[in-house]
Amino acid sequence: MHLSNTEENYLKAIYKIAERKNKSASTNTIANYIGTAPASVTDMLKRLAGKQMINYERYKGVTLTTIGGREATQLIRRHRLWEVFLASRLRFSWEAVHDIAEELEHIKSEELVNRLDAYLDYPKFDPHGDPIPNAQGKFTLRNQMSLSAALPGNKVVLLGVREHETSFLEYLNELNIGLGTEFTIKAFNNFDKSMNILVDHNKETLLSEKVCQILLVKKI
Amino acid sequence: MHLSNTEENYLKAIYKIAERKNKSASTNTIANYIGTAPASVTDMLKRLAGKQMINYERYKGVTLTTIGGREATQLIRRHRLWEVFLASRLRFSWEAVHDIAEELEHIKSEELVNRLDAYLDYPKFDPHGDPIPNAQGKFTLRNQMSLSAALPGNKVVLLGVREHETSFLEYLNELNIGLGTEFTIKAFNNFDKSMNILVDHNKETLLSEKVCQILLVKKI
DNA sequence: CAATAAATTTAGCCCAATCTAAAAATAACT
DNA sequence: AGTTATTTTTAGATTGGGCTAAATTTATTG
Repeated sequence: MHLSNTEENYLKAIYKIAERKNKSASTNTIANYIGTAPASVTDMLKRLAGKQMINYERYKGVTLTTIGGREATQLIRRHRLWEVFLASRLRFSWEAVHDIAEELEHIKSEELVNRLDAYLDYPKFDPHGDPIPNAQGKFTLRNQMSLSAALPGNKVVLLGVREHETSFLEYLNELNIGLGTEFTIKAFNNFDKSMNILVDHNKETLLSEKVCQILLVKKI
Repeated sequence: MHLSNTEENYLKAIYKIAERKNKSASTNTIANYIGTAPASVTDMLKRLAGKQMINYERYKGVTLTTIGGREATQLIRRHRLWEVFLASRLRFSWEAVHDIAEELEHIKSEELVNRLDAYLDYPKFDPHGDPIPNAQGKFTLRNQMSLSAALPGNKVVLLGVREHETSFLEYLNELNIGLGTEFTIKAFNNFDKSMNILVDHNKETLLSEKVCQILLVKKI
């Protein structure tokens, strides 16, 4: 089944919304995610339903069909593999890879993505710590938790971030925090749920509640 | 100036036609090259003229403007760099790289192509022996001639091919002929301008006039 | 539960890129 | 040079993807 880039983007959006909210995606949510008018979404949903990619009923939300879900997973696979390529081979920083991968993910060649996967040594996670589905669409799970759930005294390592926005990633860069960075939680401030952490053993840093929720860590 | 993929393809077509025929490109030639109806070409030419990419006058042919030519050259640069990546890093064979590069060349990021160039060690020629323009659009020239111009007794090395069609490249594969292959011209057959050549020092091969014209070689 | 608010769809329009059929301009030939 | 053939352009239609404004359905709330 041939899908246009736009159609693919809708499938990915529906997948991501469903993943986040853990339910069916609504017209407005999709419109907001993609950045189009709700009316345009309705049009597209009809088209995607016609291609058996989604289950659509007027005024109810939409869910991906089996083949729609497979398409979305493959897109995510391609996106994240290209991100690894851009970061590990072309030395792009983690805040730069997203936009370029957004274009690269639409290159239509099964062979290409599989060879790229092999070339990169079958990476399991992308430069933001998100899992990369394998050729069969299977994601690698791992033990990780939001930094918010860690306790003072814990020593942790950063495994991933739930937010990919450039400005946020640049903020982490300034704090010398990246994937693999280890730090210790010095204090939890109950009134605003912020945390004091110690990176580099020299300077203490304050992380807001919002940032703590975004950071995914593992105790070490 | 933003150009759609389609607009870029037209510019590349005009560039290649002009290069081949060494003159301005006609509506029909472009239509034939791109695979569309002549009427569609006329529409597009108006649009490209509006964007100052081509010099267009009704019923006369078109030529690229300075900026149009620069766009075309950059496209060729991207195309050929991706071909090198696909062949040298992902181990695609030379007949497989063209179609994928045809998609990759439209990824819009100056930074990407320059980093790719550096990653590949600034290659000067692609897997078919075509020169890769550098970031300034400059092509590397080298001494080469059509095999047709070689004489019996000459020992030559294959530097490039003027034809990229899959079936032709697969034919060369069967004959064990690839870039860098060295062979000796045993005989020139005047009646049909075919040549007998010796590859591998064991089996003699007959190449038709057409094939001889396509192969670009250098005496060694 | 009726009224209002919010979400969604329909209707009608636009633009890019294509097409076919017909008209107009240029080229070729007797 | 005049007629025919070829090339190119115009006219009008189509499809994908988008928009706004209005209508409709679902949700919320006094």
